[in-house]
Amino acid sequence: MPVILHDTLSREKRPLLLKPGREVFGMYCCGPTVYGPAHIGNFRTFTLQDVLRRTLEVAGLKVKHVRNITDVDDKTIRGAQAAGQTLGAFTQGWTDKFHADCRALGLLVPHVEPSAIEHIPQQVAMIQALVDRGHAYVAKDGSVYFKVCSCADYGKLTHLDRSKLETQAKNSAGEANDADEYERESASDFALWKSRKPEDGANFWPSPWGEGRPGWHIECSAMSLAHLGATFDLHGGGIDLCFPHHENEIAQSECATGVKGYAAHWFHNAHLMVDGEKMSKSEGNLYTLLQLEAKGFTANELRYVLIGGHYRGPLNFTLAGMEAARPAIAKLERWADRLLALAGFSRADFAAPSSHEVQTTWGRFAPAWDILQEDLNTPGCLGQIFTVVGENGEVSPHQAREDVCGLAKILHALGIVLFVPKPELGVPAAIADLGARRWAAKQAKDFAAADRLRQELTAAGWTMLDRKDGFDLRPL
RNA sequence: GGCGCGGUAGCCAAGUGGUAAGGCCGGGCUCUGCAAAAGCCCCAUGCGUCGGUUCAAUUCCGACCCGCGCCUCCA
Repeated sequence: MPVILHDTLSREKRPLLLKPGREVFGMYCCGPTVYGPAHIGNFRTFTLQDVLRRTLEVAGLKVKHVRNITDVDDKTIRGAQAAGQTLGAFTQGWTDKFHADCRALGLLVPHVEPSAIEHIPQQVAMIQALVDRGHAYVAKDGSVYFKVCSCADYGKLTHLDRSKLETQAKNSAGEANDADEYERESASDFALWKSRKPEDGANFWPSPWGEGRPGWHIECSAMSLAHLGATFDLHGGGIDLCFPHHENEIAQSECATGVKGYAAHWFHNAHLMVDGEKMSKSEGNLYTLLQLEAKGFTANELRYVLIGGHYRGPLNFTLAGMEAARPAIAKLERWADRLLALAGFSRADFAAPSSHEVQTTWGRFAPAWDILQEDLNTPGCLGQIFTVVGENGEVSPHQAREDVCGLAKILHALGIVLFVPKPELGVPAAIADLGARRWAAKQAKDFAAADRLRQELTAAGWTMLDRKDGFDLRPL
């Protein structure tokens, strides 16, 4: 059974299959603009793309995952200037921070992570092709614009009414949509190349039309062409990129190469909300991974939360939701430990299930896998996992081995990690001493003393958890 | 106005033409000197509102009410 996914362009659920004659599934994802810290909304998108890639790989497809870094645009240039840094130094700093977050979240490293600046020749070449083919024109100031009316099926992704394109000279706020692009022939035309302006500082490159810098949309067209070819299998991004970014990408790419069918499948995910509100800096409800970690949450827990809603619907992020992740993951760990013991496996075996003869089986997690493959239903998949976890009854060693293998694979597809080592908490000597004395009192059945010592521990902000053969001390 | 998405228990969130997965919280029980942990059990006659189709609708259709997104550089 292939992975089925909703496609924005056809508005249908369609199977993700290798094209005849091809061996690799090409997947292009719009990456971050590196001008500041990525927030958890950005990571909802990247995490879902990661789950899609993992799911395809578990399903047996060989995937080539390309995710770009946008390191030249208005925001990066402004940010670099405000920071008194070169554009390169500025974007490298934010790129490094982005990568650190990606690692923490367990995002698989893309096979190619192209940067826009490193692909300026390819962008210039594509713009030249568009000019040559009559799909773009050079304005008086040396900027180059894409001629939307030259593209017969412009708007097919978002199902625009072409007759109304011209009326979009104003945006929803009633403001003119012309920005600095006053040389355009039509309000719906968009910039491919922006002529050099004083505020760009040192950030300009030569071109047949004079010095300047690329427009926003062209980078993804050029980089996808360079690394995946004129047509490829899937293109992903946040729902907001649908228009104009992806619409323009299709127009540019198909007009420049003359080949239709730019991306066979469009994968868009809805946005993350925070406490039912749109997440935004002005609302003050914008979270980063670093901020959540400062509150004591882990990246693995954030990942659990981010896949807790279906990708096509908005997900309401709450701190309460973050708090629910830890006990839920702990429940999975306890269950996995029990099954591991029944199966005669260790936790190390769980991390590398492919080494077992049962690697092709899913055990009782076959339904969870089926649900995941059906339009990447991550919350449904999690629900099914817990349904199995909640089942009672005898489990044979053979069944346990199959279950363990199935669970390991499904969690690998989701990217949820069990048994993350927790940093050892340093227990102050005085607290450790109190604990030892209480344990001794308890062993001596001096319960009055034991209770008194427990109270002292509580007063000091610690709690003591008794086991059969010892005790743990934890801060309250 | 155009193109979309959503409204399901205290919170989060799946799903289905035949009367609602799961997680968290909460409650009960078992087990423990105490406490906790753990295990077990319970927790929506109802799925925004009003109509319609149907033997049967939360699920299909229509209208309406809310919330959200995009409509030229926001994942």
